[in-house]
Amino acid sequence: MTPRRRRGEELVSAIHKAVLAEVAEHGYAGTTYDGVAARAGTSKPVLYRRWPTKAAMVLDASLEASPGLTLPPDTGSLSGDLKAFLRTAQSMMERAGRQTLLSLLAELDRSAGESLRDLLFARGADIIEPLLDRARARGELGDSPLPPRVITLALNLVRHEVVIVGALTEETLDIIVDEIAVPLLTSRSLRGTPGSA
Amino acid sequence: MTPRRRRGEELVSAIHKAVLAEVAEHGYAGTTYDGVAARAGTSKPVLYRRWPTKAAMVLDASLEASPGLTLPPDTGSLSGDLKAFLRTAQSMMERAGRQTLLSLLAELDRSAGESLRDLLFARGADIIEPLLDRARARGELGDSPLPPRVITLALNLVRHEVVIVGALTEETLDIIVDEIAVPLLTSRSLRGTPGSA
DNA sequence: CCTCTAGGGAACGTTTCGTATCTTGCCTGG
DNA sequence: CCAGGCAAGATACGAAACGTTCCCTAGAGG
Repeated sequence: MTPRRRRGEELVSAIHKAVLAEVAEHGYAGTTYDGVAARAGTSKPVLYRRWPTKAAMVLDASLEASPGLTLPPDTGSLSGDLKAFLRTAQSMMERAGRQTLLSLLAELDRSAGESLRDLLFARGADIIEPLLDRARARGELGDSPLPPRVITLALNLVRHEVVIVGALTEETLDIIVDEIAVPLLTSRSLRGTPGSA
Repeated sequence: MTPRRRRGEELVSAIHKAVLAEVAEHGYAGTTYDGVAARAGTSKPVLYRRWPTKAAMVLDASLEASPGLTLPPDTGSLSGDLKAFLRTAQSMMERAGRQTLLSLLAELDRSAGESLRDLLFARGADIIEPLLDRARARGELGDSPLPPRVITLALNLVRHEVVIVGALTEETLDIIVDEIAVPLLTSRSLRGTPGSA
């Protein structure tokens, strides 16, 4: 037998793979340091040297596996663009797993939670902005600046449905876009953005 | 010494109280059957006879302690009414605790989760509807029926902020109401509810 | 070739879990 | 009022996971 001994990058990557496999097989709650160590062919001290908690370990593994959000191709309409984008956001969250996301949110403190924000929020506004620019170029939107919360509205609703409610059908996504997000974005720019005062 | 032995209602109530105290003191993750049994002056078998999991036990205790949502007094405007209502919803969720809510969402299966919906969703639409009726009576809204998702929009956003983001300032709540919910509710009724087609 | 770092094995005490067993207070029916 | 039974509460248990310690050694670098 050849007792090969992995190091650094190679080792970490193998551990991440083992973590994701354990989570997929036993769920987040059923994932243990012992189980990961066994599957990865390593030992607990190796894991504890790198991650102080299970949450941190699973988070790192999930982050590595996450494809990240990208700007979808132009579909010809704001509605279509938003739906395409939101679908990638949805699949990203569902890939990580609802139970896992909820557990990470519950267990990670504010400091470690910063990285989790990358997975869950992933600079969503930075992707939606270009979609709105496209829409403006088409004449779907006015030029008045939109409040940040209005921009991220649709993504926040998708996150709410996927993470808290636990389900997001195609139909619901259509409603979020066509009955809520798009009407608000366009009506705001057609009328004078009255504000609260 | 008088080894009084409590039964039924009285016992359950004492246990619930102990559960909430344990959660308040050690957090949801730090709450254990042993700890609850010790604090309640009972024993683990008594707990296991009633609740199969910690999540079910904490849920029951939280439900008993939750005041439930109520119709706020008329503030004279839809914006004011909505804010008053959403503040009670917020305080209800914050009373239960973010970590606790997230953990319960993560651990409860669909069947047991039904009760949790009472705590988190609590027939929100049933309370918002009367607020909208008031607004119609004032002439703030048209008569066209509003889609369900538009009605619960503000509550969903509040839930998202409190549970997922972990913070909801007065300022953010104002924005949700005045820049998102109210504009959408009113613009919808002023224009012909165009829909997606 | 030597050294030093870090991987990996093994075992430890502790905590919590979930259950089984037993005694006994207390409610109920006769 | 007494006899039965039901459930409270105490105790103890094995299993599992935790988090840590000790030690040995593969393998990278000088």
